[in-house]
Amino acid sequence: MVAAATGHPAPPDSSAGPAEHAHTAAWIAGVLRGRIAAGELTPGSKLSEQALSTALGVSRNTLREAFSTLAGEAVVTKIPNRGVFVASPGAEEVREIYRVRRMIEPAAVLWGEVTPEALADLEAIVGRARDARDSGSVHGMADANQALHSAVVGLSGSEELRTLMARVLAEMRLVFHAMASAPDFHSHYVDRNVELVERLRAGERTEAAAGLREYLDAAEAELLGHLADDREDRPQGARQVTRRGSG
Amino acid sequence: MVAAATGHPAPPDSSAGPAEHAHTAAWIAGVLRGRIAAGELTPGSKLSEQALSTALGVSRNTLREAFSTLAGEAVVTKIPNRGVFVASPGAEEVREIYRVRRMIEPAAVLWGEVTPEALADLEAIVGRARDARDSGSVHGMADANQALHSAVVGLSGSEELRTLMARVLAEMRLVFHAMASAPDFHSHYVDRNVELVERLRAGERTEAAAGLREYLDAAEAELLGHLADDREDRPQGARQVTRRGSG
DNA sequence: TGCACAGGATTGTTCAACAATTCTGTGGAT
DNA sequence: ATCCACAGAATTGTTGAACAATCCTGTGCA
Repeated sequence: MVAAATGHPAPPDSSAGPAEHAHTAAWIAGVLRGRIAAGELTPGSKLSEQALSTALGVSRNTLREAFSTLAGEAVVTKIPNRGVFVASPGAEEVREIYRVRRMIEPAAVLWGEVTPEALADLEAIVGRARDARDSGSVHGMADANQALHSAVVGLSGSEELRTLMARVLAEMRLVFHAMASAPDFHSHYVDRNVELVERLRAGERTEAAAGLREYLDAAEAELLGHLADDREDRPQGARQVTRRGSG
Repeated sequence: MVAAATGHPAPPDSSAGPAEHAHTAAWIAGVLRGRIAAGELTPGSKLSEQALSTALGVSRNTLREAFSTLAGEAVVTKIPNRGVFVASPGAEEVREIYRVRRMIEPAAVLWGEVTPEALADLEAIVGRARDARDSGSVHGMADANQALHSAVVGLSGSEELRTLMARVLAEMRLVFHAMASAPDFHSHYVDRNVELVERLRAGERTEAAAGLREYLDAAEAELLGHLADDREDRPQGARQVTRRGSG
């Protein structure tokens, strides 16, 4: 299937807000970001300017502005004279993701401000993760896991680091979307996350950071393994979905 | 002076490269980035679409694409229906800068890969910093300082963190450009940097990270102090250079 | 001095056009 | 049958003009 989705969302001038002007490009960027995150636009698929602009009801110029924004977020890859494609992270990108996470997450654990409210948030999240595991909800575990690690980085108090972490987690989601089968990746790590939060509550920051780094090492290794398996299963063409016919 | 500079650089189709097409927007973004970094475009000044597009010899649409990119990098601030302005970081932005630096720099020191080559690089840089101080070159000290801290983050091995650090250092440059007087900010810290590298060579990572965090605390405090002084000197209008006439 | 208001300037967005490049499919040569 | 050249189609890159929406400016009036 070609990337340009069919159902176009509400046109820019639908509601009666005071300043509906001057938001189209950002709005388009948000729509595309959302569809990519939701997996509707699969990694590697091409985003045709003409198809998308007519489908979304905006001009090519405005769409291009949105593309510039998304390319800056690495949500989308721009190849000159070829077009833009949904980012399709592979093994190297996964390694980079974990290089980043192995720095900023333990740093936030070690040096962040662990307020009682933050601690309560973290505990609520690991609770949700446990519930999700007990009810067998892979989606719920994935969500809780992302929320937990996002909250961990939030301990740093830095908006910029949170943004970076959000980008990295979005890229993680793309990695999962690009994999053929979605193996039960998260259930192994629920207990590790519980342990992390317990150590934080106990004030054992050094141990919490060390454990977190071990966890990240293990998760990276497992993910790379899954990725290699997946690559074996479908020998070619999985990462460059350019053709238009049946998938 | 209005923001649209006069001398337009070489037009897109000047050299005889194979693919001179498909680079205008990125090229424009680079030009603007450079002029802002060089201080030619002062913080707070407005970047008029019409003036800039004619001065640079590109269309408004292409210029807007470049603006989207730069806004994503926080080099430029986009206010709907008002225009885009060179970012003008104040006290809050400085605090955020140091929140980021206090996380990623010590993290790289603690957990990065300190190869002999990286160590040699760091020592070469502190050497340059010392030379600059001895010869009284404020510019040289500033350059060496930025190079050092960029290299420290480079220990993490992560391209993304390097990019983030580059952005943060670019914002630091804007802070200095926004200040009326450029006090001798760096000379105090040359010895601290020397100490940092020595500890790294000795393998005392924990101490190196702790010292680095102290250094960042001190630098932040001093910078915020200078910023407050500066604000006292010129009570108003310094951060919103919108008018066009004489400055 | 303070405020409404008209006019001009600027941004936001679209459209149509053209140049440059890539993609596609056809035909010929080996 | 495979490979290569090549023309035509499709797509991207970029421009210019146009118009709507919003902001800014200066004027006149209370």
